[in-house]
Amino acid sequence: MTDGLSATFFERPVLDVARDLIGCTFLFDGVGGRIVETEAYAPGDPASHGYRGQTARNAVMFGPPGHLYVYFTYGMHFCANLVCEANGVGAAVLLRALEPTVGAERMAARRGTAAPRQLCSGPARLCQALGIGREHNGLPVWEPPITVLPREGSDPAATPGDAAELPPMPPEPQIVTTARIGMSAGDDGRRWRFVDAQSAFLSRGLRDNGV
DNA sequence: CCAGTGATTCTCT
DNA sequence: GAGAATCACTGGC
Repeated sequence: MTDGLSATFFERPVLDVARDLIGCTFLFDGVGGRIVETEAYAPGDPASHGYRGQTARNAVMFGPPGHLYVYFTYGMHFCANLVCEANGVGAAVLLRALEPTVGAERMAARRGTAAPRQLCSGPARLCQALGIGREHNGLPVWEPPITVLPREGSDPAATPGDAAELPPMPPEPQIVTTARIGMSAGDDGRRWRFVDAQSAFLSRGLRDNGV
């Protein structure tokens, strides 16, 4: 099996992990792509599900790093997060968008559209496209059906055939930070959304940026 | 712009 | 325990 990311990658400050995940590859049951958009939810962050302490719903967030935290919202959508920081700390990175590289046909079937930017661009779309649901809450990301590959060794299965051709993807993502999406109250100036500015697969375009 | 949809959590009895 | 408010979204007007 290919070397994927392990617990030590996730047992770090959640902002660092959210940034470093951009350009990595996330696969679920052999379907997925390159991570182009994430959001960090930190300890002490009023927008985080963990802000008011551990509950049955958010328990996985407080568990060991490197596990999948899946939650159900708005009566119809699932969203997937990767748990970060030490065991006992409530922190996670929301996966907001992938650039599809593997299994686009299966994604299209589940999503009901073949438009590439409608497959994985958005946290609930991503879960629907990859078939992620409540039953996957708490799974470790280094065991099947999940694979998270580091940025350098981008997915070998994505480009069958000649490796001599020039890769269509840029080698390094151009990472830009923005405010997070969908915060009902103000977000206190946090810029905890991380995107690859060169990607055409973001859930929404770039607005404010900079540091 | 706004409605759908239902689990979860908060705020009282 | 019951009732209400909220919700890290999406698709269709």
